[in-house]
Amino acid sequence: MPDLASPLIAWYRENARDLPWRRDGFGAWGTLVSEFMLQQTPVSRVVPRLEEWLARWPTPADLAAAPPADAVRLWANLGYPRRALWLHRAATQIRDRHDGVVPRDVDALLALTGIGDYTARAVAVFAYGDRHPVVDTNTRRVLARAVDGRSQPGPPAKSDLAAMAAILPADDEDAAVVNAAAMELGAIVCTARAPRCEACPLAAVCAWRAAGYPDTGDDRRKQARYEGSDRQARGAILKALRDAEGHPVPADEVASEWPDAAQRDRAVDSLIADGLVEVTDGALHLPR
DNA sequence: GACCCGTGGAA
DNA sequence: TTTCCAAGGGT
Repeated sequence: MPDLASPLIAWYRENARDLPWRRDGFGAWGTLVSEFMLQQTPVSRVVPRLEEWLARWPTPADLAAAPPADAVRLWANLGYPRRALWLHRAATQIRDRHDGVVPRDVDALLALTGIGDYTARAVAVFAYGDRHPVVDTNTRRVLARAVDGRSQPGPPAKSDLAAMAAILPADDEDAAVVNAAAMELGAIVCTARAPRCEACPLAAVCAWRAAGYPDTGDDRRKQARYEGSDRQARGAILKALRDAEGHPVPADEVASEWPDAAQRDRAVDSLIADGLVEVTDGALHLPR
């Protein structure tokens, strides 16, 4: 296999975006919060919320001491509000199990609510400098093209970690840069649509380019339609609760947020099951 | 492994 | 207007 690490490192030194979590001394807690927010949400929308969040809760213990409702409210429109709840739970677990210090061990990180293969290794690598493969959607696309000669990656698989590990250099710091560089390249050059191959540091060694950019198909699962979905109903109801700023919302007012009664009931039930909504005296509110 | 979970910008 | 896509993870 050609050397991908060297061109990635050189390219990253010159082209990496200046992002908050890349500042010196950003800290493991900041890294953890940023990674939660970046799960399926674009960088541009995360940056302002992240600054706000860390100003209010500078440590895991600070967040753990706040009611979950505050976390859900400050999450605002970042999407997938369960992540706000999970981040609050993770902060509580960090306080209770790890003396308030974000763990460094991957297995300890994986044991926290809302942290999976990607986030656990991202924290261990970017916050602590350890050597692990970090694989996100950008990295999977870069590897699918440069190594496998495919136009799009397949569905996420356990083998993704081994594929990334195979291109990591031995040195810890270099490995961390290669992890970050693969993600960055996928984000700004080797993009899903209209990749900028003329600006790619891997062009000379890219298997997909060498093969003449074949369309190898796309076997990823398509995202379900959002308009009219249960997700949209949940979103509308939860937005109303966030906007109520702590005041419980009576059931009849919730009804006006989503007219379809059956779908509304289903949405409320699922929000309660997720712990995002509680009911007191017939009125809905965020978890206290 | 399949399916579920928000939101908004870009093409 | 519709579709695609975004530093994933839990069940």
